[in-house]
Amino acid sequence: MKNFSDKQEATDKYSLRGRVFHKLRDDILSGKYEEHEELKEVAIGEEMGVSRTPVREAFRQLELEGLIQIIPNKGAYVTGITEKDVKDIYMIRSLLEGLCARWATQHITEEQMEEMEENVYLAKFHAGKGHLEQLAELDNRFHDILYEACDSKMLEHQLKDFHQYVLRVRKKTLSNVNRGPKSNEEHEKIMEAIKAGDADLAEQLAHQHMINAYDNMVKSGLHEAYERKERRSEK
Amino acid sequence: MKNFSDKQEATDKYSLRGRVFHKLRDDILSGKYEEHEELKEVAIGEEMGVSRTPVREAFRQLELEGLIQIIPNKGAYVTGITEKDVKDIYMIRSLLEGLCARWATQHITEEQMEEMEENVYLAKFHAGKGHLEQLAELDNRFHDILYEACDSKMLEHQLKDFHQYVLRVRKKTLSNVNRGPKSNEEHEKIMEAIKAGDADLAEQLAHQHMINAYDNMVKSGLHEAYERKERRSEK
DNA sequence: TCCTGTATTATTGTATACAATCGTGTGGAA
DNA sequence: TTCCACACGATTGTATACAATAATACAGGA
Repeated sequence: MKNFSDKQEATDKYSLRGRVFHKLRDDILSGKYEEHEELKEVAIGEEMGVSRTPVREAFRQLELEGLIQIIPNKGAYVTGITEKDVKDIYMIRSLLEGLCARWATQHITEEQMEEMEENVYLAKFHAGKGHLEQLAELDNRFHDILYEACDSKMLEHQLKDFHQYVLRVRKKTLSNVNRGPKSNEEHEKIMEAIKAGDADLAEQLAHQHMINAYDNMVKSGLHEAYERKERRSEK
Repeated sequence: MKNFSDKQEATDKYSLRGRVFHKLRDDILSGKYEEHEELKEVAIGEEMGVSRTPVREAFRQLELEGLIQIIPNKGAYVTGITEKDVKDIYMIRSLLEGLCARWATQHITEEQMEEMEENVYLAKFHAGKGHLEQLAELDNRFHDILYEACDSKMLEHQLKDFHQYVLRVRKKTLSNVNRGPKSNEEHEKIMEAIKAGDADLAEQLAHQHMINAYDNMVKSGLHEAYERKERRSEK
């Protein structure tokens, strides 16, 4: 649970520790490091031109974010996500996204509603043009809007965490197969339900949206590809 | 989401940082510090006989655990839990505990089943004797067993976080009103459903169990008492 | 050959020194 | 009186030095 405080503070971009934290997270999420790869404090520090102190603090944060695992007096290792982890997360998310959509229906503001409509509209445009990268970006943003609109910092935080956690898997999924346009169609339906004030429907649609996303991912087989063979780490 | 790694590593008890982390967490959860109270690195360090370094690292962890909020270049402050936060958590938990019970039905081991039965049996005994403290302890343990039995480190982690997060509220609730025995009766029903292999029923019962716990807490008015008046912190 | 103990090295854990930042209070000018 | 500038102190941010721990390699003996 680690982590209900405002991300803005937790991930301050303007301190060395913040920079290290962000860079390492991006690197891990983008797959720069192998799973179970060891991260050495001095190496990271030298690479970024900082001392061990901010690196160590960033490590502590990354550990609680679940991206690395620290074994005392030994080292920090990039955590692996198993196939089952991904499945579990999507199951959990499907419930929570449903709840989120329900609450969003009750609490969404004018501005948020507008941004959501704009998002869907823009995504439709890019879908037509086949701009997969922008589509993925807008997809992420749609969910962020939804999280913010639910007006619960607890739920928002949980969902953002999960969302980010599966990003490395999801990014590939969206840009590789034809899920993008399909996903946006579902966004549109969710949006309409929220606009109509139908909380039950919004919940149901958001719930199903997650299940569809997972099913698509499994079908495409990409998360299997992601799940690399376990590298024996006992060297 | 900070924090999918194994709690065991994350909260290592045998390093100074680990000790600081545990002590601060216990102190915050037990209410030693006021909400929004500032925690100063040197003060905490002197109190525990350590330097600022392990204190700072513990702070980073506590921040991601949501127990404190760090404002860059300013300070670390104990986070407050609002009435709405507690409500939101219970809503979220009600969904996830349901899912957990479902999965536990499918994955629980012999030993876990036995411990669960023992737990319920023992709790029944203490309920008869009016041992509220032991009852609260067993109540916590029941849920931990359930979390472990679901065989999903993702879900287990989430639920343990939430569980801990509301502990300061829940502890009082259980020991002050007559929820203890009632709670255990519900545990027994959940246990029976799991034993019978009825995942749907287990999910439904666990879901309702959380809602009841929340309703009871609201009725007893204790979480309002917990919600102290906001102390103006702009000094 | 194989085991074992030890020395060496690499790495993490902690303490301390220094730098940067924020808040406060004081003093002077309008 | 009120406002602003500046200096001082307190606190956090970072770098570095030192301590403790773990991994490795090597030497010696069974």
